[in-house]
Amino acid sequence: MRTRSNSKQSSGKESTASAIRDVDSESLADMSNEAVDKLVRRVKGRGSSGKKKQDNRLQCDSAATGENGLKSNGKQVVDARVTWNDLDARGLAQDPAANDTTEVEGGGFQTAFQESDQEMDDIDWEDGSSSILGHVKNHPGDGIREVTIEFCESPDSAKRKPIRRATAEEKGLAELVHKVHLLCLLARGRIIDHACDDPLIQASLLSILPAHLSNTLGDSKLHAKALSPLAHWFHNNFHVVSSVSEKRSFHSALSCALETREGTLEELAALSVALFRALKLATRFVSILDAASIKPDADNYESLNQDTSKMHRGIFNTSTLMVDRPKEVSIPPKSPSCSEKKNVAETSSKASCKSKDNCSRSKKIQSNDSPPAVELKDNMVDAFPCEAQNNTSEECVTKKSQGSKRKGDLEFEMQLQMAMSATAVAIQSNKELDVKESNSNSSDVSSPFKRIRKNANEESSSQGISTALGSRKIGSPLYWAEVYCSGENLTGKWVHVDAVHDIVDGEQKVEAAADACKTSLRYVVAFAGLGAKDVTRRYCMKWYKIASQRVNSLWWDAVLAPLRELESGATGGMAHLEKPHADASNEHENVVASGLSDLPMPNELPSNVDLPKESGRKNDVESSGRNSFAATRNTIEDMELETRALTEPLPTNQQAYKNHSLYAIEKWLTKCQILHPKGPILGFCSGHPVYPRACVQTLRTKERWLREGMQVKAKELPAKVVKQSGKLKKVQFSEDDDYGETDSGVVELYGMWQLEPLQLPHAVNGIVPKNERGQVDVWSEKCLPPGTVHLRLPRVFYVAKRLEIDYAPAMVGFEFRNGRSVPVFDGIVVCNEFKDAILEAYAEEEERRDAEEKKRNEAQAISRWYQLLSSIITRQRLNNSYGNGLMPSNVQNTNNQPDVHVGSTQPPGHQKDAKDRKLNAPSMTLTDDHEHVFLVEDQSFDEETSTRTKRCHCGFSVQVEEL
DNA sequence: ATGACGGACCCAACTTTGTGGAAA
DNA sequence: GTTTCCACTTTGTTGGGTCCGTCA
Repeated sequence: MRTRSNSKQSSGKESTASAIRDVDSESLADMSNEAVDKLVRRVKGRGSSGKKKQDNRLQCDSAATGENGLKSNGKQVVDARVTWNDLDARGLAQDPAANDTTEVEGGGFQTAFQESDQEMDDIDWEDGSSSILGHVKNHPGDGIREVTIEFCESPDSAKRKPIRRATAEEKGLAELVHKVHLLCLLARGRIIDHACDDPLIQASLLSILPAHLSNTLGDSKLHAKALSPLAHWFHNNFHVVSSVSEKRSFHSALSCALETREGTLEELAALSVALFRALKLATRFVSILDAASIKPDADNYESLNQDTSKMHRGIFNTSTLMVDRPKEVSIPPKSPSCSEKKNVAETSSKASCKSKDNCSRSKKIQSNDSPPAVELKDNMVDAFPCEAQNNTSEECVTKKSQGSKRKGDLEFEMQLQMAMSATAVAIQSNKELDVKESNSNSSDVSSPFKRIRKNANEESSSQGISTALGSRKIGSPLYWAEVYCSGENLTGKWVHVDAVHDIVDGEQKVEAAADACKTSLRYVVAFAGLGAKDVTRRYCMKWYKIASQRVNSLWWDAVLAPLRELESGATGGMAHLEKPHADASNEHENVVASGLSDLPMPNELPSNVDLPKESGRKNDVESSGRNSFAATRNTIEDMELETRALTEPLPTNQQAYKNHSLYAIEKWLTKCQILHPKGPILGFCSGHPVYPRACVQTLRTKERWLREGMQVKAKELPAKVVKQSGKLKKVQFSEDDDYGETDSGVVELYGMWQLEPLQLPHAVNGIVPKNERGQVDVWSEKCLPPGTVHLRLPRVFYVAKRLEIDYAPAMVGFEFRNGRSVPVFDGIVVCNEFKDAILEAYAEEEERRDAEEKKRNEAQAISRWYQLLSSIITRQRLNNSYGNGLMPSNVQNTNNQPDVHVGSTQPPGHQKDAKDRKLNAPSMTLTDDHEHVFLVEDQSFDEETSTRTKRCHCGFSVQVEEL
């Protein structure tokens, strides 16, 4: 059947159909079959308008009978439905009074159906691949039989939906947005980094840090292991909450988070950085810059993922909503004390047990570190929330307070399972590491909850921040710290520390975790000292996956260049672990003295910090040593990142090799590429040998190499022979017909290794070697015959011609004009020895030419002035002679106001003067024999416009532009 | 879920070296 | 009769890159 794609109509039908859809399933199939058959017969009777129509009808027929036969429950999903009244004998004719809206529509439809044969032929019909299911309903009241066919968007139609691809403009816009977003995120990172350096926040953190923890960093060589207790403590004492809606500065948000011991992931990560910095560890704040996609369209999808809260809502809309979104989790504006908060939480039914726990715990923690037994329960509650970034925490925490504990627990387990299944891949990929991690997690777990807790812990350990609910970006690692551990490796290294999730040295897990949460590690940037450094290579092993999603590297490097300097300057002066500092106040001062003083932020130094001269001198000495160390540290890190870039693991899928920067397989080489030398084989992918990308050589034709100033060595065979394009072939064949050649239709390509520098014939005896067209193709300087020079001057060939010097026109390229490509000439090529003579002559010639042109212009101007004045005078005479009432009105006006202004520019003042003069001048009648007399004293000269105004006593004035 | 593969589309690169008629 | 100027028509093809859908 042919269905007309009329959305209005179909929607109307659908609404009707929905009203009458409660169908008796027993009779439905038969009745609908019958109805459809009748319709088909009627259409047949009227004569089909084409074979295609018939075919479709048959399809529809068979579909209706077949499908209905198979699915008799009346709930089938049909591709297309139309509702109309069966206007058979039992239909409209019998009971016109029963025509409800549906019937009217149906009638209309049918009328259109009957009357528009011609129209149907004319209109562009869409092939309905739909099957028809006739929903026939016997209305008990009216007895009208209706066949319901619904037009839904069939899979086929969806398939045929035209694919709209992004235009270049949209791509450009997307790239711009991407860049702006990146810049914003960089700025954000710097703000956070700056806040982490706040001495008060650092001092506050130190004040709540148990003394034994600050003492654990006493070794001169810091190891990653030493950071674990710190991370653990932080993890247990600070808790992730949903993002606060209130807008305030990050600095105050950080203070608030510190006070309430809970905050967003970003804030907590910043606090951890501040803590490490307070302990005088060289620390960076690391963030994934999850910028808008660089490609258009992707944003439609991305935008859903960008806003985690939105996304969260979307996800949980579909599942059982355990509680209302607890607003109290968001940090109150005036940062009330925990007790206040507790009250609020208790009084409002939306209380979060987490906040209670936090409060009680924080009280405990202030005196001592929490014992593991107490912690376990809390952790069980908060482990998942933390991992699920923001909102998930609320959901699982609040379910306790909801009272529906069982349901909530089930939900919790379900979510946990979802999360774990979503991250299963990552677990496998990091199995070894997980084993290590789980070994380190030696706490006993026996109860199911504890097991879950353990799993969650393992998950979080293995994934960074695991739970990817709904396979979205929830729970993705976004912020962490990097601490420089001088004791790691031989040279020291930057160690990944995610204190929020109690993960130390988990850089290899970040990618898996991000993968599991659908977050792309396009940009991982480390911030320190208001600077930034791209450390994506450290965390991203599958560079080929993100390479295309990153912005142009030149632009990115240019943006980061000044930030890198700041960063390297800052991180160089912060790692001095020789002397542990037990006293927090001392530490604060030391931090300020040794760390912040090196930062390029003079304003940041508190005014009350008075550095003793001695320590200042000591600092100078240290800083000189530090700078060299910093340089080394930076260099080492750069080398490490570079090494990672060069030792990327082989991708497992073929298509990754298409544009891989390091590896290639022969299959994905382009037409003009070849492997030379063909080896070494680095591995295999799906049976295809993998070669280094360095082996891929680009081939060109001889002519193309000539443009590069290279020529093919003698006796070199083409490295590759490819088919010529059809158009060229045609041209070639027509030429071949004349010459009888047969080996056309192919293009011979040569590689770089087959070339030598272009050796053109030398210029001899002042004669320029030319090509067959008597010219020199100057694609570049390399294409100039030795002993010649290219003079790119207009009209220089006249000079050469006049001096009878041999020259060749220099063809510099082609341009398309009038539908064909025409050569573009620019200057001439002459022998070196004539260069000076030609230039000299050219200068003279140009001078002469300029003078001539000036002379010509002046003569032309004088001539024009003469003509103009002559015509004015002639006109005036004519007016005087014949203008008595015979002239048109405008000419008469001219007579009455006989000041004629000549010249295009007349200053307003002049106009006014003339007007005044006109007004003041006595009305006079010009006599025929009056001749204007321009007295010298009546003349005025305007220097600005070089215009002289001559006036006759009769009022006539002439403006003359003086040359 | 993933990868291979093919089709469709966009876009950039490549191509490439006048001629006939009117007016002066 | 010769020289000069101007209009003609705004290429068209190919292949790489990318995206999407299908299939295994």
